[in-house]
Amino acid sequence: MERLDHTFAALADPTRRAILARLALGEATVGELAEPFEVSLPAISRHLKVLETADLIVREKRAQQRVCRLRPEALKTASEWIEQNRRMWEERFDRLDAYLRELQGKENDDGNG
Amino acid sequence: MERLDHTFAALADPTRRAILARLALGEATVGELAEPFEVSLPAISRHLKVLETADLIVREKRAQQRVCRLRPEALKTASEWIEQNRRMWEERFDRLDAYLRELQGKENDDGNG
DNA sequence: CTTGCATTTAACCGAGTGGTTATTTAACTT
DNA sequence: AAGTTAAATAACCACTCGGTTAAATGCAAG
Repeated sequence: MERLDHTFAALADPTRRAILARLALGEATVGELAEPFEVSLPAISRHLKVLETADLIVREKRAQQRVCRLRPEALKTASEWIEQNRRMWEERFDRLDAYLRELQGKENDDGNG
Repeated sequence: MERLDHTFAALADPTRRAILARLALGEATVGELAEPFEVSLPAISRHLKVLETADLIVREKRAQQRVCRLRPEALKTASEWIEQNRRMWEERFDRLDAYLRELQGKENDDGNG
C-alpha cells in the first residue's frame, strides 16, 4: 500500500497534526494556518504540500489566496489499516491468553511443572 | 502527544509494517524476521529498535536469541487519534453538507443567487 | 503597467534515516 | 578456554526532512 506511507509519514509530524486540528474547525488560508505557529510561511507551505500529497487536504485557489480544506477519506485508509491490525493482534493475544490458561489447568491436573 | 510521533513514523515505513504483519502471525526471532527481506540483518535490527521505541513491539532475550512480540496497546493510541479526528472531520462535512442544502432551499424560496 | 499582497519555489544548512560492511558483545557448545 | 551462533553497535554514505532567507510567481487594484 503506497498511500499509507504518505499518510502515516504526514501524521508523524506534530506541526502537521496541529494544522489538521486547526482545519477540523473549518477551512483556512495558508496565512491563517501559519499564524499560530512560530515557523516561517515557506515551512508551513511545505507542510501543506506534504498533507496534500497524502490526500489529507486539498488546496483551492480563491483570489490570491489558497484555501485549505480537509479530506476525511484519506484518514479512512490509515484507520482501516490500524483497525485491521489491531483486531489481528488482539486475536493473537486472546489465543495466547487462552493457551496460557490451558497450560495452567493441565499443570493442576497432573501435578508436574 | 509525544508518542504519536514515534508510532506514526514507525508505521510510515513499509518494511516495518511488513515486520508487524509477520509478527501478527506469531512471535519471531530477529533472524527469522530478517529472512524474508532482502536487507541486511543490521538494517532489520534497527527497524526493530524503531518499532520498540514506538512501543509497537517488545524484544525479549531467550538464550542467544531475541524474540520479538507485538504490543497491541501501542496501536490503540494511534487508532484513537485517527478515529477521534475522523469523527470531527466528518461532523464538519455533515454540517457543511446541511448548510449547502439549506442554501439550495433558500435559493428556491426567494429566487436570488 | 506598476504596486502590493499571498503563496510558492530556490538554494542552502544541520539533523535524521535507511542502507551498507566490519567489528563487538553475549550466550551456548565443545 | 576456544569456537560458534545471534544480534547489536560502529563507522560510513547517500538521501530526505524541516527549517531558514531570498527570489519568483499569481492575482487584484490603483
